[in-house]
Amino acid sequence: MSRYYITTAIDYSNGDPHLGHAFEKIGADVIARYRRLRGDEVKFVIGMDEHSQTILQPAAEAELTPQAWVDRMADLFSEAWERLEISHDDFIRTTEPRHARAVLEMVERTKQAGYIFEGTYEGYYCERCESFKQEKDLVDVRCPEHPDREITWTKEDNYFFKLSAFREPLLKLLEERPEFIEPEIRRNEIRNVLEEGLQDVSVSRPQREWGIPFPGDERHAVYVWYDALINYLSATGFPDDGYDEWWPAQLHVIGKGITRHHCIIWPAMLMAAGIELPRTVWAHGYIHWGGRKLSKSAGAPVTLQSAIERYGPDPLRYYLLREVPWDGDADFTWQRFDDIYNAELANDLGNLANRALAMINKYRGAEVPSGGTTELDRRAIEALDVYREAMDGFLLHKGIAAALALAGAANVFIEERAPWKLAKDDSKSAELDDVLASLARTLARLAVLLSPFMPGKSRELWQAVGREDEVAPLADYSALEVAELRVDKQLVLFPKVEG
RNA sequence: CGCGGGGUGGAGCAGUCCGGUAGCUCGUCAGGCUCAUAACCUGAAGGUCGCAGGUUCGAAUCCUGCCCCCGCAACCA
Repeated sequence: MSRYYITTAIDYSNGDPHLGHAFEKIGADVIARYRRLRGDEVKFVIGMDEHSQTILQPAAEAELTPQAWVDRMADLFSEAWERLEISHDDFIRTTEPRHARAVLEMVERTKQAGYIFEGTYEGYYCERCESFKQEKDLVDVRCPEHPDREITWTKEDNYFFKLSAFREPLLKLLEERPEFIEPEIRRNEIRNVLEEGLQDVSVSRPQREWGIPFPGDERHAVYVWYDALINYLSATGFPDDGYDEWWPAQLHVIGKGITRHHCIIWPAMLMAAGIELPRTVWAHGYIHWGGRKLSKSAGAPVTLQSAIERYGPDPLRYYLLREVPWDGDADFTWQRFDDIYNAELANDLGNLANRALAMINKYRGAEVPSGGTTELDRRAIEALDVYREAMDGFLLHKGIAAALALAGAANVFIEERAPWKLAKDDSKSAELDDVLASLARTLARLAVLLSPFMPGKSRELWQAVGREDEVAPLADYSALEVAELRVDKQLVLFPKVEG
């Protein structure tokens, strides 16, 4: 049994959870559940990034303290994840003491290694972006994101992290361990950035209002991005002994928009502090609405709430990972959601379960007969190989496709063997047993393959074939047996919705 | 000349690296079956593969130029 530590990006506390946040959590959850299914010991961590200055204003408007505001946001996100059956083992928040401890330790170690120095930063500073802007990025000496605001020439004392020292080591890292950044397209982007060169970055802000006090200089707070990245480490108990039971992480799941932080700054921070690097950073794509990103545009037309309520959490999980390749982008549309739900879940899968169980009920009194293996069993074994290869490579949509192809094969199998004809001929009784037993095993196997994607529905299917235990691990898949169990007489997994 | 991704039947995609009668899913139409959630199975129609040149016996695939869409350009999942 091996250990598998997987994280997602921690979410900003300044807006409601939307489909994009959900996509990332669901994808990571599928991987976490898949690893458990493989028999790994898994630690799956998600959480909140709470030290952004941007929360001060909405907090004040709501007449809440910053802490009360982020508490409320954390509740909001937690509720959404519970609703979606995200199976995280920990929920890290950057306002927790255990996190501050880890951040202080990181700063200390980096200082001692000589990679933090004091300096002065001068430039145009946009208060809304909370960042300095390069002159070439300004439009008429205004921030392109916030043209209504004055942008001011600011000079401030800061502590800097010597990022520029890590250009060569990072290039070497990509050379020696290409799997550090997946998929390949993101790795190439980062290599480009590295080849262009790196600038040192500031790790403190001259304010004390909100954030972790900078060690050794209480006039400053730790810059929020430096603070945030360390969450992956603090969730392991760092710097206490034993944190390396989980560290280094096997997988950081992030959105493609923050690859620079996770693939350049984060490994550089770890190198500077003399800490091992995570094995892989996976940068997933984005969900679009009408061809555009849905995060920034004010009031995205589809809310997470409405998407969950459409058919419940499992169909949403299925649809998102089926439709949006985990290494690319795709549109969310109600039309596609409805089409996929009806065609694949209700018709192919739900109806397969329904008809198979109905025949076991009708011809064998609702008890799964004992029966030999058939071509469908062989097909199921082949499907496992395809499934594993896809899932091991994080190509989740291909994992779903492998399971769905098995359901399709089962439907064809029924058509070819025509159990209703066998049932009318007593001399074909043994063949009918084989067919029904094979179908029941296939349903159970489908429950296994689909359990990372649709935990609730898979459990229902598993129980419908008479199993009362937990859905079996992958190791039991090939030899799976359900003979002599009593099945549900009527199962409608995915009811058709009038529309 | 900033960097990158993409343009394939009505819709969504695969195929492009390693040229050889254009494939999948949905939708549409026809037939079959009756165990089933008007479901399932089989078959058919439908594409000058963004445009224009070039290489080749042969190009969606290689080369050149152009057009259009979309991201990124230090804090957006």
